[in-house]
Amino acid sequence: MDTKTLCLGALSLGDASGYEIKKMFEEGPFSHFYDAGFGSIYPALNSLLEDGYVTCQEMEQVGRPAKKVYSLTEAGRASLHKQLHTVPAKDHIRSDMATMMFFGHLLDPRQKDLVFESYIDQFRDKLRCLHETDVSDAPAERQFIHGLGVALYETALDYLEKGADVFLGEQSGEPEQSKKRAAGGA
Amino acid sequence: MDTKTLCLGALSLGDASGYEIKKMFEEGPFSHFYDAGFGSIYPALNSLLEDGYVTCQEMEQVGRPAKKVYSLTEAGRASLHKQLHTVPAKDHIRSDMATMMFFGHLLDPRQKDLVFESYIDQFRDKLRCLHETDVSDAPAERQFIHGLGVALYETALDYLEKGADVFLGEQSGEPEQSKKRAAGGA
DNA sequence: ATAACCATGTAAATGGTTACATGATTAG
DNA sequence: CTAATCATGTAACCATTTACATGGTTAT
Repeated sequence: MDTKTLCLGALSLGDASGYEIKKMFEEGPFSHFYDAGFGSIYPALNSLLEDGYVTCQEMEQVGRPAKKVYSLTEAGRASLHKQLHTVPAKDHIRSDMATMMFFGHLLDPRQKDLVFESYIDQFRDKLRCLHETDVSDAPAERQFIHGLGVALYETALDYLEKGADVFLGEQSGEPEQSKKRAAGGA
Repeated sequence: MDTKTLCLGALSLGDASGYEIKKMFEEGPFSHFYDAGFGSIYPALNSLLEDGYVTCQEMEQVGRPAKKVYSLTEAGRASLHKQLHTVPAKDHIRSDMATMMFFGHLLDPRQKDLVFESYIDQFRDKLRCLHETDVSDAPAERQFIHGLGVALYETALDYLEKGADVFLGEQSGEPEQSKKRAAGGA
């Protein structure tokens, strides 16, 4: 599934601008299973407009730039429906941090610590975003997928936090880093 | 991190052919945090050869096609080391199945069931691959990342299996599908 | 017979990221 | 004064996927 289809999906939740859709990918309801940046969202939206799958209304705002609010058309809704009924591809995952940690024995202590902290921070951030997303009014299916994201991130965070000493091997190098780790977060 | 760097990483575990590297991504030690197909691995290997980061030896085999076995050079090892000491990018995730399930209220019962089953199958497969990968001789860091994958997949599988009724909403439609679900797997 | 596995590769097409370009407002 | 947030967009570049091309062996 490409960014175009995902934009259609985002708009099925309500009218939105490209900027707002970006936030749905970054910290909203899609954040744990899809990502997209401006460079793919804006072109996708313009292409969708040409296809007749969305309409666009320019909204002037006081004290900030005008925004383009997109709405799904019937054709757009039909296209989304069609895409949702294809054979799903396998998940794609790419993690630099897991890769670096996999080769942890090749890392110097500073990098090892930095990567480990970044990974924890990432999961903490993602978990915070999911907790800030209100799903109480959403259909059961959407709540279910939200719950999966929460379960996954909680597992990852827990695993990393409890295994810090195993992974870092009780480095004596930089006591300041250890302090930061003990102090941070929840 | 691109496929070239990951190939360097794969070769740091021992000499291998493109075909063998593919299997490391698909069902081996990298399977839960990276993926790559033939179309990116073979060109990457040839590019690495031009760069002088790997050497190649053609090995004739009885009863099967000759294979090209690649080995890391010192320059390759240095390049890997350098890549491992950059600032890691955030994780990238793309899940068609989660997306479809997120829009589960728009799916007809057959598709809803199919996607759900596919998702469970995917996690079961991945978990099986991880269990079949022997890490007993690997460095602690590699074992740690392996354990994270296991923990994550177990959580996902458990969440899906226990929530089947919540997600599928006790459809009465196709009793055969329910039987399959109850019978399958571990 | 047929499918799956072994084994490598290329060319075209797709799709996404990065960098650039612009510019007002608000909070620190 | 600086950084962040709001807001949109394009062009060049990069990487990956897909489809094609080939061909022997082994298991069902």
